[in-house]
Amino acid sequence: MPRKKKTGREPSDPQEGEDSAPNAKTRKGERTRARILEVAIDLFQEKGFEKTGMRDIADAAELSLGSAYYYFPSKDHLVQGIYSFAHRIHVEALEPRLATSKKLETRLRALLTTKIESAEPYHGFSAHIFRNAADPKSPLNPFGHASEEVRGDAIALVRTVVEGSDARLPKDLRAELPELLWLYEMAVILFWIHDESPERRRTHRLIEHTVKIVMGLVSLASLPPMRPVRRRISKLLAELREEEDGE
Amino acid sequence: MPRKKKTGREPSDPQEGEDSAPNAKTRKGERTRARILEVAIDLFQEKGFEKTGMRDIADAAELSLGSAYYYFPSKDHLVQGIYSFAHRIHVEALEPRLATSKKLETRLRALLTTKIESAEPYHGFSAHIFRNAADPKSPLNPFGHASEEVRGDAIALVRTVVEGSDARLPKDLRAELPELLWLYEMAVILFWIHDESPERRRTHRLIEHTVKIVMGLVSLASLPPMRPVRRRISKLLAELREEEDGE
DNA sequence: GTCTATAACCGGATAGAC
DNA sequence: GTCTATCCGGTTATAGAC
Repeated sequence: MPRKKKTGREPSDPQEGEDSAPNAKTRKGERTRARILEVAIDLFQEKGFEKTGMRDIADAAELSLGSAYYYFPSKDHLVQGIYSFAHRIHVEALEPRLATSKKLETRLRALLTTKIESAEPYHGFSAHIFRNAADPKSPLNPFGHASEEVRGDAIALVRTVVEGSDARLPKDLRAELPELLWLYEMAVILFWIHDESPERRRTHRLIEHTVKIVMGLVSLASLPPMRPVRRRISKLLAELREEEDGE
Repeated sequence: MPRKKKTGREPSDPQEGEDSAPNAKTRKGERTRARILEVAIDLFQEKGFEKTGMRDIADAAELSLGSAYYYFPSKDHLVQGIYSFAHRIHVEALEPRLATSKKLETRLRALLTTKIESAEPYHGFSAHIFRNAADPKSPLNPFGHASEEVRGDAIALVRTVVEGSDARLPKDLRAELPELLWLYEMAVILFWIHDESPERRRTHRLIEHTVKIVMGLVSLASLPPMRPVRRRISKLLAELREEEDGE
């Protein structure tokens, strides 16, 4: 039973409730669910996502196939479980770094670097988390309803980054920025997924470049004469939200 | 044999060669390949992507399952066939509109509106074309090697839009712009996929807003003092390309 | 070599008994 | 909440016809 990169952390850690699984009530159910998640992560790392069947996962968790499906109605839902687990790790990695600086640029860089560093153990199969980004019907789609909670958490984290900074920003921009920066974060993650360079150097360099560019745009947009532009962007975001509600 | 929205066009239209299929030589092979593509589009429209099995497609094309797989090694490859077919339609829809204006903004808007309008018949299952955007290993990934040709064609089309315009742009920006605007186009398409509003009004409004914003950014970036920013963006794109080659 | 066909495989998902 | 048995559809192997 070889285990490669271990996360050094159990998916079962009692955190504030967040899973809307069929159980989420019984003590034992929680344990079982966590165990499945745990062995799934290990197996995906060992053999890859495709090569790991639901049967393998069920076997490793010492459960029948049917039982595994009781906890996770699809392989994709299992992936979503890993996704929200990864988010918790991210928060824990980021918080101490946020405590050290009030500079927006530093905080934004910390958000991104901790994200890709904490997600490193899952890089091999993380594509499958994102594979569904484009599919409106997928329960995993980060833009859709089913992952509202996860997305909400991610945006809330970006909000912490913005609000805790000493950047002087116009109110309207400050309100919209978290959502905009979240989109930027998604783009960086998309790049990271494709990045096979040693130590993800290219993604790190991408972050260096784009953080500067983004900060430049933010300063620019903060200028009083740019108010009409900001209004346009606000309308745009309202549009995007309206879109989501329509579905 | 009900056929819903018809495209009014045969995928078999003799166009310049572009398919790297196992055949691409014999007259009959081409016809068969085109027929499969045709019935696949019809079936996807009628019953949806998931509900249409490879067996259904083979039956409708009056072919055995194995034969269908001879022409398209996977269902995803079939989708890619539709994708490049859709691109040809787009080019045909765009060209006359480009002839009417030399203004970059107008041309860019035309690029986007003709794209979503010509792709409208495929909206229902277009998510599956994009589903793979995030997966580096997928043959369909628009950022990856396998779709180099298709992506190259799409970027070339954007280049036509830029080069044929009378916009006064610094040389460096002019060179990079097609790739940047292609990324922008991808983002618009991603939004369109999620858009279920009548007549895709929200996507149209999104285009209105963002074309203005993008044009503003282009004007801004064209200013002489912005040269360092442009250099940064050039480095960024070089980074992105390097990334692709590394894989 | 180009093309077609049949049969089997394999893994995600489901049904329903206990 | 757990199991067994089964389905279903993408994919593959392979044999042979034009």
